[in-house]
Amino acid sequence: MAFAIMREEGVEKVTMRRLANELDTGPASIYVYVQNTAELHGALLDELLFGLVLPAEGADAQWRERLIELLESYTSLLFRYPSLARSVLTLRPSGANYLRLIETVLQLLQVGGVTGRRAAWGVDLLLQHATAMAAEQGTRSEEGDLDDGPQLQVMAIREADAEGYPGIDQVRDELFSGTGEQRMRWAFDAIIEGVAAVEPAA
Amino acid sequence: MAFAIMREEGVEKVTMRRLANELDTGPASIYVYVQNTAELHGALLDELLFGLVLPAEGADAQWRERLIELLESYTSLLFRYPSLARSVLTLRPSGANYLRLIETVLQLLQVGGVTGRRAAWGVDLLLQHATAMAAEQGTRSEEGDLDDGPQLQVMAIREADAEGYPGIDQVRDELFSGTGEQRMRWAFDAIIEGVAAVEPAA
DNA sequence: ACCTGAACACCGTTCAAGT
DNA sequence: ACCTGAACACCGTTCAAGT
Repeated sequence: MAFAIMREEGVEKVTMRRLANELDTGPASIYVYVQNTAELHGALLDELLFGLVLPAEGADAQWRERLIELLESYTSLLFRYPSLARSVLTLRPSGANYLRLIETVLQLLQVGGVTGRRAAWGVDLLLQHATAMAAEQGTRSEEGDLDDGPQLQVMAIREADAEGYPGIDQVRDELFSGTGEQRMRWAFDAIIEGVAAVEPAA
Repeated sequence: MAFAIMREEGVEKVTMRRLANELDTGPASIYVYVQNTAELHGALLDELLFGLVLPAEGADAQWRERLIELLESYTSLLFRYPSLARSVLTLRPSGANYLRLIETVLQLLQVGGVTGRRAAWGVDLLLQHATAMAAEQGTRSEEGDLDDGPQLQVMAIREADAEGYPGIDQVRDELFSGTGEQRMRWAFDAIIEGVAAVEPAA
């Protein structure tokens, strides 16, 4: 039921009240099954993750490519549900399918020689970045790109004068360069690089 | 007015209706000054950023330390207003003070020899991470840490069996190790490392 | 014991009408 | 021209009361 609404109208419509209505009862009844809205969203995420394609086995040398692909799949899955991404960001999901995702990321990191604390803290960082990107980017396309007028930030940056903002001036065009996909790929690549390279201080 | 509410009761209370009420008028009146809630939050962020302490000038060799400090200041400023952080994540702020923050981060990166596309895309990645962390971590302390019961995710990970989840098993304790501050520092360090090292594909 | 109607305390946004 | 009362269309959560 919840999934039908989610598919057809987006997660943002899966509210306690809406769900209750669909089930011909009052909102109080939903509270018999979940504690609060966060828990409801957690359940929806895990259902969605059931459809996440985990990377096929492959040569160990390609761990990094496979990891990036996995993170991209996860991100694009959340992209379709920006408001779910926004709740997931503050959720610490605990469902079986999310656990599987953590496990797979960890295994790929370990194959790549990233172990111990760097791997443990790295999973967190990578999954958090994926979620944040979906929460961020997703909303922008959800709302109309047209009626906002040309994005205010873009305008402000384009107009920042070279004397007051020399740093911006030097990379002005690069700030808006690349497709979303290129930037996403690079971001994952850079984070993985850093996670692999930087040993946390003891 | 808005800032008084923000200081005393949190940004989440600075709603169109609440603000209107405080000004002894109806909610419609606020729409004369801002287009929507997102714009209202954008204005609040910029006001807050006015108080952000930019790093003092220093030896070029310390650019990295100074960058991390700046990002930590920004994060802890947002930490105090988790729900603002959540809107900022989907906001692309455009206020003067936010522009100043972008400029400062860019300058520090450039001092460190990170230029062009890596610097441009790097600012985005670093500021987005700061915001996401505040949005994420902040909420957890906003709600009671006690009544949720012990965090569900922590429980699920502690109980993941070693056969089904060998990756998790190998770093089980590290997944929860470190203080928030240590993990934040490491995350910024790792991202900066990656941003500096990974050249985007042409 | 299990479920829920109805209420409480809110939201954002719009628009016709008033000054 | 500028502002706003009142309405529309919603929210999450609780609790007394019903089956």
